[in-house]
Amino acid sequence: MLLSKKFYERDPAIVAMDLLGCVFVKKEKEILKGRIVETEAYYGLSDPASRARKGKIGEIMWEDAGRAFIYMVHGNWLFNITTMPKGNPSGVLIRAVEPLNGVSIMKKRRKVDDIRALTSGPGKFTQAFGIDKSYNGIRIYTKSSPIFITEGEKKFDIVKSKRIGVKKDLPIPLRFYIKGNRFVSKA
DNA sequence: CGCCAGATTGACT
DNA sequence: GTCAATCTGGCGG
Repeated sequence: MLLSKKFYERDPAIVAMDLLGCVFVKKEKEILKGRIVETEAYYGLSDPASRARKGKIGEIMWEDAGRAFIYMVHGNWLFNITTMPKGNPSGVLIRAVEPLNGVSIMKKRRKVDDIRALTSGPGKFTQAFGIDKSYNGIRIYTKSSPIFITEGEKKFDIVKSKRIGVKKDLPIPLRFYIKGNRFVSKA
């Protein structure tokens, strides 16, 4: 089942948890698929780590739910999905996936053979899937989109932790990952 | 216009 | 464990 716009119109922490186990799909010559194993939630003005008021690129966070919000940091593209109805800046960062389809393409793009190194981090994931700024702002809740997400199996435990690499973090756990999954960026 | 931060990665001691 | 390279946007740190 395709995840609808309504799915994303909720609190980013809820969406982040529900996205675990779902399947990220990108349509190219070959279909790329990855099971989402690690996410992080970001809020708007109340979140010191948020990009919501960082000028032009942050404007996407103020849009309606279910849009790609792509931001570069340290030379890496990071892929987010906007959450909450329009006017409530927030989003979910995809930090890691487990490769399911198109592994040979991912290996070529990442220039590594080790499958564990393919998508086990937010910058690695976007590189393997060929995601960059050109996808910023697109709606990902229709099958006609080059990127969309479908439901997956939910048989696993969820671990919560503080966000990774965030200098000014909130005092609550906003990172979620599948317990024991080897594609999570850090245990 | 130059400097610097930042939700990272990979190479190296 | 440490550290430098990487890109973009914001600000005058």
